[in-house]
Amino acid sequence: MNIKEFAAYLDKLENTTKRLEITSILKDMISEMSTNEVDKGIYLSLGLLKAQFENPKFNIAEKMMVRVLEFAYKPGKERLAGLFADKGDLGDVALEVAGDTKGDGLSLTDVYNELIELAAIEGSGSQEKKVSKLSSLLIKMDKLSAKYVVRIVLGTTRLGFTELTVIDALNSLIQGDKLTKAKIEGKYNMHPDIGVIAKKIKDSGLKGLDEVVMEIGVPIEPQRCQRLSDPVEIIEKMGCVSAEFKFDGTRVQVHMDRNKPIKSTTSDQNSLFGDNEELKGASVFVKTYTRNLEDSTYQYPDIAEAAIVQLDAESVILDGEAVGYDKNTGDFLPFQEIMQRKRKHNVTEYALDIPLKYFAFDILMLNGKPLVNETLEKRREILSKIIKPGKVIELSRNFVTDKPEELSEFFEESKTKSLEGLVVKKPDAQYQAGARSFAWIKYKKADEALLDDTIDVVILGYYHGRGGRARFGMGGFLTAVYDKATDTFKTITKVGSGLTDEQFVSLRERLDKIKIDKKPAKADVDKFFDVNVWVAPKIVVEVGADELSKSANHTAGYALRFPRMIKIREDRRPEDATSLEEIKSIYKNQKRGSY
DNA sequence: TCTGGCTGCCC
DNA sequence: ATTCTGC
DNA sequence: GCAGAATGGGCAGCCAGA
Repeated sequence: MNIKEFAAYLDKLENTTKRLEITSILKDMISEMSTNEVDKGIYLSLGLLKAQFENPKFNIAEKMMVRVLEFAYKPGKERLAGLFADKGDLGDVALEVAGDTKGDGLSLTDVYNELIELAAIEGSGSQEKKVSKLSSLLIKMDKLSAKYVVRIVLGTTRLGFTELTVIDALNSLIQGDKLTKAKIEGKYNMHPDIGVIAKKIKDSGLKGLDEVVMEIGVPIEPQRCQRLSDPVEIIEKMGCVSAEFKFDGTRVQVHMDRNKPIKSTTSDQNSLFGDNEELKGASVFVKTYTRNLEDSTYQYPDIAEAAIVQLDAESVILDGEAVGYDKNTGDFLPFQEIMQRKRKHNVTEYALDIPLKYFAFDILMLNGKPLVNETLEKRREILSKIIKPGKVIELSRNFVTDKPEELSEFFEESKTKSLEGLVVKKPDAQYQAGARSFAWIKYKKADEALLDDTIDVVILGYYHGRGGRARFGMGGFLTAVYDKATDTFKTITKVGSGLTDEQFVSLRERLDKIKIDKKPAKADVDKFFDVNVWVAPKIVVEVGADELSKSANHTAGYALRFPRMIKIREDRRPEDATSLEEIKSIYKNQKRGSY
């Protein structure tokens, strides 16, 4: 398949929102691809080069892509900026400014190989090399192909489908039914590499999937939660439940195998364990993965070590949450500080300063045997038996009940510990990899009550939207609180969630009426938050959030975590917005959990 | 050698 | 992370 | 109700340029 034909399929996909139609187009596309290119084609259509857990990064986003388009087509920077503001998509901008080359000389595989090379460029001078390499690739193709290649590199194909719909298409390719679909989906969740799965199916149908199995070194799609805030409703939906504390940390899937050859990871593991000669020499395969299937081993030498020392097993896959704590007081640390562990250098020293606990809450494989089809109860029992006491890994405590009042009490206990709430599970359910179903429920406080006081903020300006929000001319807006002491508005958060399409349109109309040329005189804004359109500070908006955090970027010195608009406060003047003093006092009253 | 801009990825 | 929307 | 696509704060890493 050449790139032009490929782009034609993507264009068909873009022009419909109907799921059945998308599936059918995908099926045709897959059917027309050769076995050798089907994996590449599918990755590209999803804005990837490989499976998520081994996908190379381009390190090219908006700013770099604007440079690429300027270099390739020379439309002028102002025209580029104008088109981007208008269309909200650099692929669409490319379509507009590209010259028309015939472009049927490039195969899908040619382009794929070029992109692999592009992603591999790094080091001094790499930005210039990337700009020039991608430009020369783009000008070799027709403008529609260029449009989609731009989107692929940006990782935002905006075609209305992901891996799950591709699975549907593959199922339809083999004329399967619900059962076969469940089988493909199950395989995908145990081995989330859609390229491999497509290739096997194309090569030898459903039978080909027999070779696709759960294995150490391939992360499993983690099970996810739905959010609810009413204990009665939770019990009604689930009956008897097993509840656990929800820690404000990061999801970590641990893979450990004492017999798996380490291959190229040897040097990684040696540096991972620093001066620990005993572990350095140990030929034990250990890796950790994030919720989004990224390899995070380098962040967690302490978890890797504990997996070797504390787990009484030959091989194992665990699911759990890593939480940092203060080594002196035992208090859990804010998420911000835990994130400082997300580093490549000096992790070992950092781990001494900010130690962490790994609360294991599930076991997915033990000694080569998948356990995902056992009940949660059974899995927890097995898990409890293989964890030996130690500094890092602990079994996540649970509480079983079928009474809303008791669930509520346990929730209150989580609040006194200042945790995020509870994760509530069905004790008799299998591990539903990839599911966002109601099998696991995240029990958090109700939206408006998350902060003790509501926050009313003043709008200072807005940003042009991307993708589908381009048509509103606004994708989000910048807001501030009022500082009485200096009579200025100090920024506290951007808001881009909680508005309906209609609200976006009407709010933008209102904002355009009070548009001004430059930053309001009374506004104190870091250049980091430069808006596209400034407005007079007049409109007050009520914003919900989960908590306040310290901020180095927002001039208020604080920021909202997970902000969303609740409603416009027609009854408030800008000076009536929440004051900086109030923000400070709300922050002070927030508590931290302890270990 | 330091800093700021950009990027990717955690929540 | 939260939220909205088309199917 | 699912699947997808908008959007938030803020962390470290990388690279360019002062």
